[in-house]
Amino acid sequence: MTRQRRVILEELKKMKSHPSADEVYEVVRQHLPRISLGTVYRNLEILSELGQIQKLELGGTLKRFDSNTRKHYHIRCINCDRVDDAPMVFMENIEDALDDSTGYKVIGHRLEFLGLCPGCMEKALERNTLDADSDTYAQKASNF
Amino acid sequence: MTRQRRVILEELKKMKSHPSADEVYEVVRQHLPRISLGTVYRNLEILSELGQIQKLELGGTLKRFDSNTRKHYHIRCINCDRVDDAPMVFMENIEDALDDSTGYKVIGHRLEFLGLCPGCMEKALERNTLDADSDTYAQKASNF
DNA sequence: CTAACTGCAAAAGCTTTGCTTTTCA
DNA sequence: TGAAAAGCAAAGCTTTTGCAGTTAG
Repeated sequence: MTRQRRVILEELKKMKSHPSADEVYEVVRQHLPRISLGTVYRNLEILSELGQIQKLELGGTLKRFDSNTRKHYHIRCINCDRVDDAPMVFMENIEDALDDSTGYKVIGHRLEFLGLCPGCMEKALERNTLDADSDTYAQKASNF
Repeated sequence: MTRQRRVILEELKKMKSHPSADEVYEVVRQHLPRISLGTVYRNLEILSELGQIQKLELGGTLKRFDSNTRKHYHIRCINCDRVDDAPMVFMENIEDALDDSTGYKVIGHRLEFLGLCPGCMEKALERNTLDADSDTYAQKASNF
């Protein structure tokens, strides 16, 4: 447990958002100005292997990290990419709903909700563009 | 509708797998040897905007494409990254289970099952390494 | 004819990796 | 002191983009 790893873990625990590696880097850098991005990536990977944090592979392009290690779902804004915890019970047994025909040994599942976050909703309403934008949103929403 | 776009759509419809852009490129190239990867990307994007195909953002690093435009779920092998359709009804109303406290305008959801595909199961059993591997799998499985 | 599209190549964005030096137990 | 890890920079992989030339309608 190096100083770097400790600070990364501490800072991640303080963050309620679900930061990308780069966002973690920016915060940690305020405490350890000489830390490198590679070190952040390596430690986030190691911490997730140790089960001390979760690596999230949501939609969108980049990986995110979560100091909450309990199984839970997320909701993501399709406009600004903000991610929050989804307030919903975790469905332990949803895999039972799968037909056996897959031939797979099922190990788990991932559920992500998509929507517009409060901030993006408000902005869209202010500009009176929600209707105009709705095609865009509908389009984005089709790719689940 | 250029020749390139038509062939991309035709070939994707023939593919039962859920190919990445590069895999589409390789197949289309057999018909149009001079097509470029950029054209494949551009057309896959356009076709998905037109609603003629689906762009899938599953876990893992790369985007995949699906000529099946109905809403449905997927199951992915955590060992080899193979993706199949998940034989399960689509839960139209699952968003109702979300607590209103999010403040989000919920537009949709995405559900992905993770597991070991038949081929990888078999290989693991042959090598009698399923137990040895299970830590690895459990680790991978924790990142949902 | 011209707006849309292609091929090509370069660039961009995120993540991983090789290597040398440093740190920690 | 030796194994693990850091810092730095380069490379890797997927995707996007700029541009000049081509094509479909």
